[in-house]
Amino acid sequence: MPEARASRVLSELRRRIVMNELTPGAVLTELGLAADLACGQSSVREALLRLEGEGLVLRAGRQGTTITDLDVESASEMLDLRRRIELRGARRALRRVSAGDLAGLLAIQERMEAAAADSDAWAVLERDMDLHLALFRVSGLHAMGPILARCMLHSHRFRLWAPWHRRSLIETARRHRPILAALQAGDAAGLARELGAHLDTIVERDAAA
Amino acid sequence: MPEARASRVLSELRRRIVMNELTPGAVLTELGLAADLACGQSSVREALLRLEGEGLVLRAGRQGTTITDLDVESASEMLDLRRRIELRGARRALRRVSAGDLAGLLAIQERMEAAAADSDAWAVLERDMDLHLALFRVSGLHAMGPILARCMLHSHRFRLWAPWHRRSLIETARRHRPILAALQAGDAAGLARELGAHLDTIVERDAAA
DNA sequence: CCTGTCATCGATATCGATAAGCCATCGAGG
DNA sequence: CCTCGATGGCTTATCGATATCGATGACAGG
Repeated sequence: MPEARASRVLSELRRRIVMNELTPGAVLTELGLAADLACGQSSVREALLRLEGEGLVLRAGRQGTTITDLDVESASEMLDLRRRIELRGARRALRRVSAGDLAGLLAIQERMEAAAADSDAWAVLERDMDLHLALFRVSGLHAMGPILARCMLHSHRFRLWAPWHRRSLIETARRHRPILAALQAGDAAGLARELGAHLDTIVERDAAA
Repeated sequence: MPEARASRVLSELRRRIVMNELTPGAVLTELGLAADLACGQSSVREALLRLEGEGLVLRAGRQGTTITDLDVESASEMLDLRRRIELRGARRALRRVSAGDLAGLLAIQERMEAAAADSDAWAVLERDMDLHLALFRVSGLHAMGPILARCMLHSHRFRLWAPWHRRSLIETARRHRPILAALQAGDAAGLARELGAHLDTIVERDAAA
C-alpha cells in the first residue's frame, strides 16, 4: 500500500497553498508535516523541494520553510506569459493534433465536468490544469510545459486569493468546450479566438463592470 | 566540513549537462552518482529532484533518470521568452535600482571577467546567469526569477551544443558592461537597446553572415 | 546599560538500511 | 514455435537515526 507517498503529500500541500488555506508567511517544518501527514521526513522533504521549484514555498536552510508571498505583479506577468505560451502552443498543436490526442483531451474535459458536478473545486482546478497542459503538450514544445504549469499555478493562486473572482464550477468547466471544438474542427482563427477569450477572462484584472 | 553536499552535487551535474558532457539519453542512477561524487543517496536525490525542476533530467520512477533531449524548438521559444521577461524587468529595474544593487551587479561583473581571465568557461557562464538574475531581481518580480533562470539555462545549453556559437570568454564577459552603464546612468532607451542587442546575439539563429 | 561570547535548542542535511517496484529473462506448458 | 508466468537483479522510495548548522537567550565583563 505504500506508494506515491511523496506524491500525495505534494498534492495535498499544493492544494492547501493554492486554495489559500496556508497563507503567506506561515512556517512549515519537515518533521511537523511528517507527523501531520503520517509519513517520514523524506517524503515531506521531497514534496517541499518540488514546491520550492514551483515557487510556492521558500526553503530557508535550517530556519524552516515558509509559504511564499502572493506577488500580484508577478502573477499578472505570469498571466501574460501564459497567454503568449498557450497561444503559440495552440497554433502548433493545430498542425499536429491526432485523434488520440483529441480523445485524451475530451476525457479530461469530462472528468473536469464530473468534478464540477461534485462541487469539488480543487479537482476542477487540477483537471483544468491537466487539460491546458495536455493541449500544450500536443505542440511538441516539451521543455516548456513546466513553465506553463508554473504560470498556471500562480494565476490560479492569485485568482482564488482575490475574492471577486467567483464563477460556478460548472461554468468554469464548460468554458473549455469551444476550445476543444475549434481544435477538432481545425479552425485556427476560432481556436485563437476562443483560447484567447478564455485566458482573458481567467482573471478580470480591471474592475470593469 | 560536510555541508552544501547536495548543492555541490547539483552544480556539478548541472555543469556536466549544460556543457554537454552528459548527453541526452544517458542514464544516471542515484547510487551510482553517490559513489562517483562521494556522498549519500539523499544528496544525489535532492540534486536530481532540482535538476528535474529545471528540465535538465527526466526522472522515470524506478527506471532511472535520463538526461533530457535537447529541444531546439523549445530552446528558441525560451530565448524569446527570456528576451521579453528581461526587457520588461529591466524597465522596472531602472526605476528601483539602488546604489547597493549597482555595487552588487558590478561585483558580479568583475567576478565574471576574472573567471574569463582564468579561461573557466563554466564559471563565466554561472556568473553571467548570476548577473542577469541579479539584475532581474531588482525589478521586484520575485516569483518570475526561477522562470527566467530556466530559460537562461536552456538557452545556454543550446548555445553550447551548437558548434557555431563560439566567442572569446573575455568578450562574453565584457559585453555586459554597456548594460550596467546604461542602468547606472538611468538611461532607459540605452538600457533597452543594449540589453536587447545582448540578448539578440546570444544565439545567432540564422546563419546570416 | 551595553556588548561580546557561549551554551542550548530546534530545525535541516545527510547517511545507511530496508521495503518495494519494474524489467528482462528464462522456463514450462500448450 | 509461441505464449504466459515465475524469478532474479537493479533501481528508486521510504524510514529512522545522527551530524551539523543557525538563531536565541543567558551571562559575564566593560
